[in-house]
Amino acid sequence: MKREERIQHLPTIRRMPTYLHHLKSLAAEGVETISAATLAERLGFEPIQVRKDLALTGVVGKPRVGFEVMPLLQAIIDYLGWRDARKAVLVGVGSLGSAILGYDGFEAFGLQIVAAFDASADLVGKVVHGYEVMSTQDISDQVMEFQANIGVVSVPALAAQTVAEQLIAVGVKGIWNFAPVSLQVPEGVVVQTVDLAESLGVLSVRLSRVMPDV
Amino acid sequence: MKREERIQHLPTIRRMPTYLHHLKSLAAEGVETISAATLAERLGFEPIQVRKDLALTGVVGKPRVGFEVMPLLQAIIDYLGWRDARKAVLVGVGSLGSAILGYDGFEAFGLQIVAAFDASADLVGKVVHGYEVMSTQDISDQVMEFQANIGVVSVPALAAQTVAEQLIAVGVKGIWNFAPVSLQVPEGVVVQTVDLAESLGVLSVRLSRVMPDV
DNA sequence: TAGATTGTTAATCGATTAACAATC
DNA sequence: TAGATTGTTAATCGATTAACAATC
Repeated sequence: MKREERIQHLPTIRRMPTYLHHLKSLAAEGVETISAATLAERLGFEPIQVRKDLALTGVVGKPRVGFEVMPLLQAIIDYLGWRDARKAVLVGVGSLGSAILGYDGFEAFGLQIVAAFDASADLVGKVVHGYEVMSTQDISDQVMEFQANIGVVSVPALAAQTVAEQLIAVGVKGIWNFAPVSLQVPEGVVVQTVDLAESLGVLSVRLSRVMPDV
Repeated sequence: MKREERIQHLPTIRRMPTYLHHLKSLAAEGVETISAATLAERLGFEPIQVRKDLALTGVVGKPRVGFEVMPLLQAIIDYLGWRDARKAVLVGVGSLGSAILGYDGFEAFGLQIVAAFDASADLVGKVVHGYEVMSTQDISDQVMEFQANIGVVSVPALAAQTVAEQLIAVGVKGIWNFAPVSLQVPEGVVVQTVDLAESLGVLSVRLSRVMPDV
């Protein structure tokens, strides 16, 4: 298997949405500038880390003043590639898929879900959170029509690899995977898995440090 | 704010559930031993990384043979603290909460959801995926009764902090947070947030390296 | 035995943190 | 101006990778 290309600044990328979130609150409050130190304190980071992270956006602050909230906010959106939401199709309208369709905040995170599919004849034709569920057989047409380049996979584990292959075959370049499997994809396709087991593992280990008795 | 204690070997902890998953497959196939090299190839890791990771479990392999699957599998379960599932209560039976309740594989990941709560009078009393939804007002009694020490928070962002405080007040030590907010908690309480924005940020940046044109 | 695979010790790499000169 | 906050350069730290002796 070809080694995955190592991605630079991954920890920083992970923190960016947090900065963005806080900056949006500040903007909503009408705050115009903020120092790295203040931002750090609010988010529980180190000031120097905030300065280093923000430096990657290319925005420069003013000594004694800090950073202008709006330009910084915009720069982070650009850094993350969230200015224009990418079109995505969702496959698997079970309870999880339905929950994803029901969350309408993804456009702010660069994701616009344009269509939803399911293999179950019972679901096809039903409307879920405003999306008319289509048959997985129609994926090809719809992906082409919408020029979608992301696939959200919320099918059961056993079906995920097949669904991923279907999506890739019609040109999807990124897969946001909620199925608890590691998908095998060709080079040039990116898989990002939301791994609940990983999250629970970290929670569990951290918890055993806090309460070693249990 | 008190600085979060730095957790050692976090990358390894994150990979452990992946090893575990694969070892379970192997065990199911009746495979008795596996070498670090083979495991690495299957998972897309480096062999030396696998050896280093597995060393942390305390299990030792045999030269020319590899590791015994079953003891290794058990050692990882122990390492993650997943041998005895911790009791958890879930708050917020919206579409996401309902999806979580519907997934019955969490016990294998150290989490046993024993009760579900919602603030909505419409939901209280209904049965969702086998759980009778209780009023959030009853959280205290139930947490005490079940001796739950984890709270799963799947309420809207605005309610999450309040719910977290309620849970902590009745003795919950770990919070698995699905709300898109950073929860403020006292020392001695662990929050693990499933941050979809973070995941989308990483997907987006990786994607823009693969398809820079869009 | 021969040699494949381990665990250990050392080297490299990247991220975090520290120190401080530059600057508004 | 004085001094708070920036960005840069260097030091530290931890994770990954490499090299290789130990061993079954």
